[in-house]
Amino acid sequence: MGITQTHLFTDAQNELANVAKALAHPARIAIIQYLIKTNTCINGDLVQELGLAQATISQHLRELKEIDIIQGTIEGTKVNYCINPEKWNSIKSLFLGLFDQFNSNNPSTCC
Amino acid sequence: MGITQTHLFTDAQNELANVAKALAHPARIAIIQYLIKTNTCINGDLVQELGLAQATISQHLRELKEIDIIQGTIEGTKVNYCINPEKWNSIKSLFLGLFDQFNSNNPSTCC
DNA sequence: TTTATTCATCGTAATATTGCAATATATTAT
DNA sequence: ATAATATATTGCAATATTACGATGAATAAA
Repeated sequence: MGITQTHLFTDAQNELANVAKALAHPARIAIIQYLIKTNTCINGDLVQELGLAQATISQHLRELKEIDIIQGTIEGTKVNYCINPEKWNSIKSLFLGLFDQFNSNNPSTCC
Repeated sequence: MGITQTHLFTDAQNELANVAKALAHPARIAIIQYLIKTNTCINGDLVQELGLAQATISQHLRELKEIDIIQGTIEGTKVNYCINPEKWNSIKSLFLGLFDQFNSNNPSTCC
């Protein structure tokens, strides 16, 4: 085997896991934080900033783009990337939904 | 190659990515949600609930335990698992810190 | 038209993850 | 002591991820 059995889980569980997977690499966290700071940037900026190869950055950008966390607009030979605010908010809600299921005010219930 | 270049990133970025990685599988999301609902359970409960093999559940539990999201206390032949409230809150803060870096009230700044 | 710039994609190697059967370990019950 | 129960660990196969050089495609500048 070696393939995730997605059929065993709910759509919500698979979706949350997929978003978490997109955030599960420090380079992608760094890209997101850089985009938050600078508002927009190009692939080349990130190569400079992070010190990974151009192809590697491009690959990470594609993963973030695939689940719609970021979007890219072509401008000449460059591609301007930025965070998708709607998706960002929906992801935030997704995680808050998970976090708030747990009543942290009642720690005595732990085993 | 094929190994994450953690030295290129900050401790905070690596930590956030590691936590996200622990959440990046629907089985582990399901385990956490089941624990939130039932407060405590054993490996066998999760085998019944999720339909994965015992060895597979045990492996997922170990991953969650390794980053301290859950803890297990031995009781006879069984092990009672539960969520670690302190760690849960610190993880929640970690994600909120990321989400709140982005000013979602200003969507016009997107590319 | 040629050259430079920027980015995506392909191919490949190294490593990590997922899943499970088989086995080991540890405790409880008979 | 033996059997039953519950979980962890080992070993292995299938698949996925990470990283990067090389190449391709597309636009801009000379």
